[in-house]
Amino acid sequence: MHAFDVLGDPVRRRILELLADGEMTSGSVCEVITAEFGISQPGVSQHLKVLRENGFATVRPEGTRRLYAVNSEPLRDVDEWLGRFRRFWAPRLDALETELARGKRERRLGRRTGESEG
Amino acid sequence: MHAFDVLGDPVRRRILELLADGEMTSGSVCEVITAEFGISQPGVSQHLKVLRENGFATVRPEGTRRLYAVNSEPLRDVDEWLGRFRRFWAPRLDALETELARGKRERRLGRRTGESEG
DNA sequence: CGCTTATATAAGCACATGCTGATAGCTTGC
DNA sequence: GCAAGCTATCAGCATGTGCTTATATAAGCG
Repeated sequence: MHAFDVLGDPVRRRILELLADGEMTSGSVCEVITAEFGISQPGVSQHLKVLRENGFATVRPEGTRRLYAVNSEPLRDVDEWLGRFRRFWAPRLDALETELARGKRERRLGRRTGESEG
Repeated sequence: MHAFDVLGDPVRRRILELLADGEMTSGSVCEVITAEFGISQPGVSQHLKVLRENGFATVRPEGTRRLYAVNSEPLRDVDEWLGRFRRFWAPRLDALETELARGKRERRLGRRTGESEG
């Protein structure tokens, strides 16, 4: 499943928004989503599965709960794809942003050497 | 149809990539897409329709041809949604980018006063 | 072990989406 | 007007995706 297909679903986008503020249990996500979208617990769980299996979220068990967190790599890929079009709305900043992107990419690759993740 | 749904289709993403290099006729787009994806002319035309109706592309008739071009507004919206997550892969540049985004937004709103679109 | 809570999976149904072949609508040129 | 070329639309079919209910798995607790 392509990154854009994953983001194509409003429920999954909302879940990512929630996770952007920090780790959440499946149950907490479920509370919000069932309230906002009126879908069932299995429905939410299936969306979490899609996010997991496509690398948008990571899980960490804690007792009987499961803590979900954002994994940003696929989002970064989407951002890079968008980069091709960024000049349409930021023509003057194009050069600067190219530089920023280059810096990002270098840090991203260099990160494996032991820097901490924000 | 939400912007992310539009971008969820690989054919539509490819068409946007083509249009990013400049205006193209429906026929030229069709040539590339049918070659790369093996779908028919009506199939391509339907994708162009989706891009049109959701504001990702504009059309300009020229004789019997139709010239398509990128319209970046929906892409910009996608970019802004992604902004929420950008701190995950660019923590240090967060503040700077927030500034850049603010500047962009102001120019974007001010553009209606008569500036040209890139 | 049996009960409860938290979460995931399974089976089945409904609907949306994308594809194709056929065809319609314009525009140009004779 | 008629034929040809380019593009769009239509009708119908197939497949994928998301939802629901029911159930399985796993941990905590008595």
